[in-house]
Amino acid sequence: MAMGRPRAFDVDQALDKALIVFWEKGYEGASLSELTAAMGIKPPSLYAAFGNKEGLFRRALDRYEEMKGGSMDEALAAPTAREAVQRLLCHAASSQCEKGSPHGCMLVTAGLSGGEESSAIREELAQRRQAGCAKIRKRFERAKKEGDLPEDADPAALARYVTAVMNGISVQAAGGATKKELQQVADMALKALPV
Amino acid sequence: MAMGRPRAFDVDQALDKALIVFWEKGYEGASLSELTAAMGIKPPSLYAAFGNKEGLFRRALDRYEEMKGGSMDEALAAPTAREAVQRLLCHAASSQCEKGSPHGCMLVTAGLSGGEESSAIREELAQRRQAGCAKIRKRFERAKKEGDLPEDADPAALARYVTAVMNGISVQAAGGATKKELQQVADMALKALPV
DNA sequence: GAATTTTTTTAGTTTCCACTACATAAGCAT
DNA sequence: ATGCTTATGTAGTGGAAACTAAAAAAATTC
Repeated sequence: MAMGRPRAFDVDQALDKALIVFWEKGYEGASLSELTAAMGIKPPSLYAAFGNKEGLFRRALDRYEEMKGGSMDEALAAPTAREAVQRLLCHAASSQCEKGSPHGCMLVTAGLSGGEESSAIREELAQRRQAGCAKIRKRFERAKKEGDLPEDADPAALARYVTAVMNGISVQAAGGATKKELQQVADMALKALPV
Repeated sequence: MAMGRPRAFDVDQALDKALIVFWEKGYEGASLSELTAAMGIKPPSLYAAFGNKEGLFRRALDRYEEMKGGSMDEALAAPTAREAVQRLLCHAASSQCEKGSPHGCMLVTAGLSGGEESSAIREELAQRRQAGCAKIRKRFERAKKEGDLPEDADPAALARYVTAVMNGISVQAAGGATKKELQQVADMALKALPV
């Protein structure tokens, strides 16, 4: 069988470029001409490889979580729940306002509102934020079993609280807050834990 | 002098309609045809009255804060800082996921990211969020003077923390969280206060 | 009633959007 | 080399975006 002309660009490399644009401008704010320009390819190549804008965005999201998910697992692997949360929040505070990459978590900034035609994307983002929250909840459940948290602690409520603080940090980072300011938020937030 | 044909629609009423659309879809996500349809007017009337989409949005924002600012001042008027924060967070949790109006605070959801042409709007939103934070900080400063907060408390850091939690509540509300869940976040957040 | 001023209506404008038809190019198998 | 298959570049598609020119309509003042 004939194999066809090989692809002239690297898919992952192109996704990384697209990711930056989506992260910076959001799903609706990123135009196809910006995307193709950043990726160094023409529209037909993009559509052949990713289907459409929505498909490209989902692939970029996968790439984003591949990149960021690791450090979350790492933080949650801390010996105690308190230390896990501390690492989580500190990492959020510092990573979300770094020079060289857009500020704020992409799962928050890329699509909180928009037209009807992008509602599926907002659903997807909300679902992925929820998945992050569930991971934290599981860590609290484990902590409870290990006696690391009091008997009356509510893992789900704790996880939602931590998630809310992280989401809030994203909003403030997107609005131009400094790393020091976000660090203070993280420190304050820690004091609410029942340990 | 001749007075000209009188306006056939009520400006404030039209602004309220536009506000709902902007709140629901965000600045970029709200199209002029949706806006004019909701307002019950034609584009030329809109442009004559508000200049352009950006001007309309700013006026709608004013209207939004006129509406929401009152309950914030009311919450901050509570006798103690702790009670003020409690009212603030509880009100956020309940008001931001009410049936009949879009979920989440408009200052957060209407524009966290987008194209270059709407950067002024994002600046404006960030500035107004900042103004809210400053109001809270002032309340903490007063509390410190009144001995309501310990000597070593940092009003600015506390205010940023409370603001972050409120912003986080907005993100979760926009993502479909229930009132009960947000209430739990508010309760948790309160425990971080040094009183 | 005529002149003046401002709003409204109609019917567009330009520009950019996501997306694609089509011809060409580049690899493989025979 | 000749097919065969898939990717690429050129050049566009229809449609929706924000916005507006021009005429008709509704009020005032003289």
